[in-house]
Parts: sequence; structure tokens; C-alpha cells
Amino acid sequence: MTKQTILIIEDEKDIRELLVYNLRKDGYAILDSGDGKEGLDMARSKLPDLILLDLMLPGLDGLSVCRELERGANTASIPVIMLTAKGEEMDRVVGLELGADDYMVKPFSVRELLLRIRNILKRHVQAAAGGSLSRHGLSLDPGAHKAAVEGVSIDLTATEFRLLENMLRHAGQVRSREQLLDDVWGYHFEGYARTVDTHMRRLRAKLGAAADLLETVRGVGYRFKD
Amino acid sequence: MTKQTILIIEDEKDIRELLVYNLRKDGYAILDSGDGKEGLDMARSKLPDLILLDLMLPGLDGLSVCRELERGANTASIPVIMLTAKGEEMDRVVGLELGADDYMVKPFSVRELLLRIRNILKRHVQAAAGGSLSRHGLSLDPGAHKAAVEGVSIDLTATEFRLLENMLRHAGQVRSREQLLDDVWGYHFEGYARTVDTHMRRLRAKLGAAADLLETVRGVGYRFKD
DNA sequence: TTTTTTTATGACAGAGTTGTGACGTTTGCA
DNA sequence: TGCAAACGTCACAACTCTGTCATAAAAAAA
Repeated sequence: MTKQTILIIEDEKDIRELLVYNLRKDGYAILDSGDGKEGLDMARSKLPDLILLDLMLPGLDGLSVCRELERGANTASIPVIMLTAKGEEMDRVVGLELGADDYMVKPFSVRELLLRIRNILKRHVQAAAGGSLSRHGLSLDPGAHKAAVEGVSIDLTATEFRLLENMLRHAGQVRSREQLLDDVWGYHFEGYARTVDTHMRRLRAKLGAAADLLETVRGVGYRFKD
Repeated sequence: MTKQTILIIEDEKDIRELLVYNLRKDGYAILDSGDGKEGLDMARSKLPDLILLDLMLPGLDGLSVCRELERGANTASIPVIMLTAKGEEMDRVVGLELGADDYMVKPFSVRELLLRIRNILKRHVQAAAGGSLSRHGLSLDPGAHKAAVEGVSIDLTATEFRLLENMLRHAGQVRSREQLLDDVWGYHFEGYARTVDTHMRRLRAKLGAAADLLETVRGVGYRFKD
């Protein structure tokens, strides 16, 4: 699960910093710009997973940015949440002129914004991602958070599940400890590489006879048997 | 499957156009009226699948329209979402007692409205098709707001019922506390995730022997046994 | 072989999560 | 108005999970 990127286009510094801080804390990678034109360029070059867009902007106003995004083949599908100050006649604007996915009126609840972002991203991700994974008698169902070996279900903790899922999604590929720390634990985790070893051991113990599905690649990392 | 029809009864032109535009984009067939009396007539003659009804209306006010709809044999089962301006003393109970399925306070998020509409329509379709949900000896009848374990009925409060219903509708899937807060409590709930725990406990207590149908998935959320 | 490097294992403490009882507030109702 | 039910919040204890470290084992290199 790679970190998702959110682009914030907002000229008010205080609000931008508030958003950057909270979104970063929530585990997103953040790009930000205080200018409409620059923000649009960033959107086109970085292709973020979601855009928070202020309506009133220097350079190029929010509506125009939105319209331009809609026009680009690569940017049209990026969900946009509009931010507006109270009294900016939002209803008409958002609804009639373009396809923002949602909008929030300032001052808004950060928590509510986070929830909406999560929901919107989830929907977009789910549209892309598939169902359950299985290989060599091991099956994982991420939605149900259930795992089974040869049909016999096994209990995994949250971390173990994420680790095994990541290995399975990259079956046949060697995964370095660093990659695993990034993907499973997250970029922010300043961990000890041996942590991965420990969890591999725990996973192997729980996998029982299927333990050898997790192969050690000495000097490199681990690999899920192809 | 034919397009579902939504009737909008709202006198403010801007809002009406906002709704027409967005709902049409979402794939619904739209009827609209700016007058209470006319709207009621349209409802009776066209029998839409859902009605968005403003509270303050010329001709005939929203509550009266709602009451009339409830009275008609053909219109009583049509779900109604009430729209009210902030400050218009809209007692939820009054509206809900009159048969409104939900209500939203202006200015509202178009996206949220669309979600609610989708949910309500889905529920109505399901209610018409099958009726009650049941699994593993637990049965729920959302229409009647009744629950039973092994045929023995149990009393659930409104929140408990919604929570259990949500779990049951996603049986086998892990539901995070955030998802549950969103779905069961709503976007605007600035709550504490422990609230979910507490309600799970209350549900389990009422479920008695069937308490283990609600499984804890540590570090992730809860899951209704598949 | 011996030495060095890398990985596996066992133990452990602290961090985090959940269940529970209690309490205060709100809401509906008599 | 007062009461009871429903609901959200909180504090706390029990428990699980998880990262870290020391050490053993294994593999590779010398």
C-alpha cells in the first residue's frame, strides 16, 4: 500500500499549514501550492490522488483550475474537493459549472474533511483494486481480513496480515527489508531492519507447513515463492 | 433496470437547478416543481421513486405535502428527504413522524445528499425485494425495526439497530471504527472512536448467546461473522 | 578450517488496543 | 416538571501486539 498523495491549492497560509499538518499526520504525502497556475502545473506533473482546491485564488481561480483539470486526460479522473469561504455563493458554482466531487465551507471541521477524503479515496481505490488473493494453498481476503492455508483459517495480527498481503501481492519478487518497512510499516517508521525478520518468523510459525512460502534471499531480503 | 425518478419540490431556483444538474449527472430522471400544490400533484400522477421536499414552500408547505403523501395509498411508501434552511425550526421528529426518511439542512454538501439518496433508494429496493436480513440465527427487519435471535425478539435502540444493520449488511467484511462512525453516526459526528466499542458491548449484551457474531478484529475493527 | 557476515530465535518491556463499569448529558414521555 | 431511557464520554485494568536486543545458528567468505 503506497502512500497516497494529496495536492493542496490554497493561498491562505494558515489554512494551508493546518491542512498540511493534519493530512501528513494522517499518513498522506502532501504537495501544496498557494497559486492557481502553479497548482495546476503541479497537478499535471505529479498526478496526485486527490486535490483540495480553494475557490478564491491568485493567478488562476479555483473554478478555472477545476475546468482545466477536467479537460486533461490524465487529470480528469482525479477527485477534487472544493474549499470555499462562507458567503462565496457556493451552491450554484460547484453544482452547475463543474464536477468537483465535494466541497466544504470554511471554517470546516478538519475531522470531517479527513473523513470525506478517506471515503473518496477509498471509493477510488476500491474501483481499481480486486478481491481476494491466493497462491500455493495460501489465501488472503483483505476485505474480511481473513487468511487460510489449504482452507484452514489462521489468525494473523494486523501487522502480520499487512506484511503477508504485501509479500503476496509481489509474489516471486524479492522484497528488501527497506521496501517492506516502507510499504507495510509506512514511510514515517524509523525502524530497525531486524523488525522485519522478527515478523517473518512469526508469520512462518503461523503458516506452519506453508512456512517455506516465505523464502529468505540472503543479503537481499525475502521473497514469496512464485 | 430503468432509470429511477426523483421529484424535487423546491422554490429557490438556484438550489433547484443545483439539484437537477447533479442528480441528472448521477443518472436519475428528474421531475421538479417550485410549488407545493403542484409538486404534490406531480407526485400523485408520476409516482417518483424518491422526493426531495423543501420545508418552506409557496402554495402548500412541506409538512402538509408530506402528510398528504402519507395519506395516499400509492404515495405513502415513497421515501422523502426534507430540505430545510438553517434556523427554520425543523424538528427532526416532526419530519420523521410524518414519514420523511431523512432530512438535510441547507447549505448541504451535494455529495452527501447524493450518498443519502443512493442509500435510501438501495434500502427501498432491498425492502421491496426481500425484506428482512438474516444470518446465523439473527434476523433484522429494517422496515419494522425489529430484531430477533433464533426467533426470540430482542429490543434494540435506534443506534444499536443501525449499527447492527450496518454490520449485517457488510457481513464477513471488516468494518473499521471510522467506517462505522461515517455510516452509522454520519459525517458530522465529531466523535470518539470508543463510542463504537461501547455500542458493540451493548449490542453483544443484548444478543446474549449470539454475541460472538460480532467479532473483534484487533487493530482493524469489527466483523460480523460470515 | 576459521572468520565474518547474515539470519533466526527467544525473551522482554513498553506501547497500544479493547472491554468494562461508571458517570453526565440529552431526549422523549408521563 | 420530573423521570427514565438512550447515548456519548471517560478512566482504568487486562490483555495483546510489537519493536528491540542478546544470543544462537547458519551461510558465505577467507
